Amino acid sequence: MPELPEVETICRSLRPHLLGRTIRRVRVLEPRLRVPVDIKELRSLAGSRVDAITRVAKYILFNLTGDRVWLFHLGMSGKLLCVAANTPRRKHDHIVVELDSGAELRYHDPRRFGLSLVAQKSGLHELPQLRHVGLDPFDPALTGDYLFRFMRASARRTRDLLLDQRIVAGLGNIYANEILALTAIKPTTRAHRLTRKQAHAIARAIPALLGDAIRWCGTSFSDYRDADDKSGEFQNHLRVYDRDGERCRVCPGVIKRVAVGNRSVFYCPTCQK
DNA sequence: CGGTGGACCTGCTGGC
DNA sequence: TGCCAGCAGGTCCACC
Repeated sequence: MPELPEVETICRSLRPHLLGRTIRRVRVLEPRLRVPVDIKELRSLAGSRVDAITRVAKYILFNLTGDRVWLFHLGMSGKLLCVAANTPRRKHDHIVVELDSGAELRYHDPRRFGLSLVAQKSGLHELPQLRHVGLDPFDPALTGDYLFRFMRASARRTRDLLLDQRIVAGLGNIYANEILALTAIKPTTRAHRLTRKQAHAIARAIPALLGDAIRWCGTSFSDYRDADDKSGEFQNHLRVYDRDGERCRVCPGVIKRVAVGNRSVFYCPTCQK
């Protein structure tokens, strides 16, 4: 579900509820996530205080007192919701965190593709999940030259290269398609066919587009919500994603959808070559 | 080695 | 109305 703008929005909405709060109790109702949850380890977080909430790629990190970090990845359908303790539990609420404020944080995830684990702060970047993460989209080191080095060495379709978290960490299918619409590149063009100039255009488009998406609090189709259960608005500003059959926003063309791999690409056949 | 396709899950939608 | 196929924002792994 969530790509970087949604994860960033969720982090921002969590902070007012969690910063400075102490965890009273952690209850694991369903440990079978993508990686089985270590129930004992989560329970042992009782008594810890949340000192900071940060984001690495699409991972959400709670920095706790002591040397520990509580890490979440939301997969396709995960949500972190802050609710009053008397809010009825729902199906697929897998982890419940009781806070000293009286409120609760709940991890909800119908498809259970998400991840929740505890790490030592010092060993964070040795985690298998974080060891190979590429540049953050807002890192100034993300330049056209940086991208071009990967592109010229790869015969993959450009959309797939943008989804590779080892190169740029944070894009998913929506924003990969949108970036290619913004730069007038067809998503199925093989990466090594692109020019250095196009690589520079993509490098500029990535932070620009994601910045916009964050300002609109992310993209909500059906189920993405922030910690206050609020929807994003960026779905109203998408150029191509989920708009097949509709008019291109810049030319008279009609947006096309094609299954590539197991996921759809969307593009304007007139604008994107 | 790089690239592709399937697996992991549940829920929703659209076509018949 | 009901059923079933297909699809969904992510990641990982087996296979060629």
